[in-house]
Amino acid sequence: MIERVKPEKPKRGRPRSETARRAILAAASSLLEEGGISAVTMEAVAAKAKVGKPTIYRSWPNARALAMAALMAADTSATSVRQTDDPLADLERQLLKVVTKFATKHGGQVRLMLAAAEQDSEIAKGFRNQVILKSRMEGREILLHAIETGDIRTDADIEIALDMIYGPLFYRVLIGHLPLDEGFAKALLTNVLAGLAPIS
Amino acid sequence: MIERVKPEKPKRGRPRSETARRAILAAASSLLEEGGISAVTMEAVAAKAKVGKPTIYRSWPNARALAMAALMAADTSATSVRQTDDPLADLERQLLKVVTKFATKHGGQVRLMLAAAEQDSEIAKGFRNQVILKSRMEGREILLHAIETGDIRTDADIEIALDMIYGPLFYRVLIGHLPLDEGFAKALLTNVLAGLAPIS
Amino acid sequence: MIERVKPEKPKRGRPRSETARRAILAAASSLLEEGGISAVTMEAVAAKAKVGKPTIYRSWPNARALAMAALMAADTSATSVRQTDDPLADLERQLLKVVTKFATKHGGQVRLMLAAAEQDSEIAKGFRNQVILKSRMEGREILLHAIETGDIRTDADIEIALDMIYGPLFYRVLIGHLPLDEGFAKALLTNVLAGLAPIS
Amino acid sequence: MIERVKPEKPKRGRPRSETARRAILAAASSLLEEGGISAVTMEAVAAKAKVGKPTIYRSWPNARALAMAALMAADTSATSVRQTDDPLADLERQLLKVVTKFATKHGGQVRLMLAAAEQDSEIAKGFRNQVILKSRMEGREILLHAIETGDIRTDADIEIALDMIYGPLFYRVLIGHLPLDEGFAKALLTNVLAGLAPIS
DNA sequence: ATCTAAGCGAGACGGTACGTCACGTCTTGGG
DNA sequence: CCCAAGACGTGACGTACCGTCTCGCTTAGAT
Repeated sequence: MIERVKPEKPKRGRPRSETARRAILAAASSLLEEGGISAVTMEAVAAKAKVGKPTIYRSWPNARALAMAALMAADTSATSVRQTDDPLADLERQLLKVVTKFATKHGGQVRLMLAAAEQDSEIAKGFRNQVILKSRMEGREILLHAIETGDIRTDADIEIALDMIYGPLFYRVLIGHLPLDEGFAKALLTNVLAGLAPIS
Repeated sequence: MIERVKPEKPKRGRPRSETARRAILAAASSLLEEGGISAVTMEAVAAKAKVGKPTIYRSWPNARALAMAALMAADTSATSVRQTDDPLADLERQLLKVVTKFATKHGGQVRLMLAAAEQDSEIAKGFRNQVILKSRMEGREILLHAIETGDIRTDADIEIALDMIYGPLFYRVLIGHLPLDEGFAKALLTNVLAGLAPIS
Repeated sequence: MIERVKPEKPKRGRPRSETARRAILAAASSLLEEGGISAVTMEAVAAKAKVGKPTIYRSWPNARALAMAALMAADTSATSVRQTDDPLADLERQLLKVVTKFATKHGGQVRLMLAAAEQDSEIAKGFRNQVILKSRMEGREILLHAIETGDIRTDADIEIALDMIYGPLFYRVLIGHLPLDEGFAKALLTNVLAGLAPIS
Repeated sequence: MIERVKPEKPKRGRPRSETARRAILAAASSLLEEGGISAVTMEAVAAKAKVGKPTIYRSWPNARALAMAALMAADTSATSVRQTDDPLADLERQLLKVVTKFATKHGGQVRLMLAAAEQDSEIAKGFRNQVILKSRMEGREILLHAIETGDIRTDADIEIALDMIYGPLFYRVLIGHLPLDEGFAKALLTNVLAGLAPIS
């Protein structure tokens, strides 16, 4: 998890205010949208959320962590797709959803966020797992299903296939050398699947 | 370019000190290595390089730009490979060089740098072009050569192929979910080339 | 009084814990000794006394008041002296007792405390009456007795005499420009009494 | 002195701004007058003087020191009196000036300041020397002159006499048990000088 | 050979945000 | 109804850097 945890079980004293928590995340999200990660300062969040700074520090250790938490909280929009009997169609639908999500300004925020973290911090790991790798994990499920249904080769290297699908996608999000659009997603998928097709 | 330029031709007055310039980049590089991008503060660089802050500002507009310049200056190690009659072998050699380069701590610094930039700033573009896209551009040369030699299909979508090669690579550098090694590079290349082979 | 009073008579509910009261004063005293008045924070006292902050606030309105109360509680050592037939000797004995008391670190604490009060607050008045003026009041009793016994002039201005005795004493405690010792006390008394002697 | 000093002689770099210095002291003085010592916060001073906080910290180590400096700066009104051939009259004039000065709100500020200091800090010493002991030192000059002119005994203990004059004065300023006025000053002086008169 | 514009180091400037501390109040569950 | 615990909003603390601005001193091309 991103937020701090209190290890002891017997919860004594006044409990943390859920209202404050929500106000903080909302303020952080709003600032993130307006001015990017550098606008998510503790001072600004505290002022906007009408909350004391220590209240924020009680739950998040610093501004970057809070910004990530806000981004993740705003990211509840699941990318998950319903699995059908046609895994290849499932995969395409999922990929298009991911592309749609990152093609917007959300993509820019993700880029800003990625390197801001302390590198290998617990916070950063959580962020990567939830925001970056969630789609990859879903993809793995679909590919495994495709092996069962016989839509792709049984000896395919799933991990490399996944990197070949989601890697180029984030490559374009991060570097921006070429646009991230539906056409790209489809062409990418076609190329990857060509190498995974069962020997007819 | 990263460094500021003085447009006027008649260079009067004392010229800028090359010694100072080198000392600044060296100090910035050293700080970058020790404490990451957040350690590259103007104050620290000025102190370490025994240089006045305005001297730094005369050449770089802010700390991020300086950090990038330092990283790029340290990055003189060309990835370029000699082109032979066997473009596919050329490509593999180039890819292995890139992997070697980014598998070290250099990769971590690149990650840190990527999102620190102002996004679309001149500085960030230069960085992306030189550090991230240089390898991709070299790859394009090789693939175009391979089309001429008939090693890959003439109707192959080069751009997507390039993203499929270099995208997964940076994906692993940035996210770190799986290791970036020689085996991965070879398997990746094999898979990509499988889809590009001419119809025999 | 320093502590708050609860006006209503019908004492309902759980009575205040005398244990807590003592623990609080003890903790405050200890902190006062260790780090001066600025160390007597509500947080520290509550933590040290294993007491909730509201419990302290129930009895003292703020940290200064508590510090003063602690200092006064520790100050139970009466300065009072037995009155004999020789008032001048009584006065000297009393003065020496006062000097002894304030020459120790207690003097420093008193100095710290004096100006910390809100000026004219009830708390500060009580402190001044008990800690600073108690000795002066005792001195007045002795001087009045001395008038009766004929040891000093009947038309002497007692108040000014008292200020001339106890004023210099606190002057040295507070400013510390010269030491506060037995010799000083005796010389002071000699000089003052010289002006109060009956016309022989 | 109260303000920090830079020991090295060759003053390099931009010199400290005298304008800023004056603005800070003026703001501090103003706040001191309005709300007492607790109103002299670094934040408020910085805001009022339109100055950055670090600029204040460059010259004064904390808020108390600044408040003292402000009080001392406002205290340029010399108490010194012209010395004449009649030292006793000089002394009375000086004492009345001191009484006038401390009978006003200035007295209250001095009280507040006295104990606020860290005790034995360099700052506090300077404050005591300039604000509290300056009058005492002037008094010493006058008394020494009086010995020369034969107005007081040659074997008088000057230090104790001084404490008997200025001690009661500050006693009343600090404790406030009795008013500090002209009548008190005259009566006090009369009593003290009675014991210092040369044996006629 | 002098003038003079520009760069040099140093460091103070007005700011912004940091992360911490203590304040005095409020809100829990337990006795 | 008091107790301990502890979260709350507030606000000042002292620090770190920011990017700009003098300082007095080179330095070297133009006069």
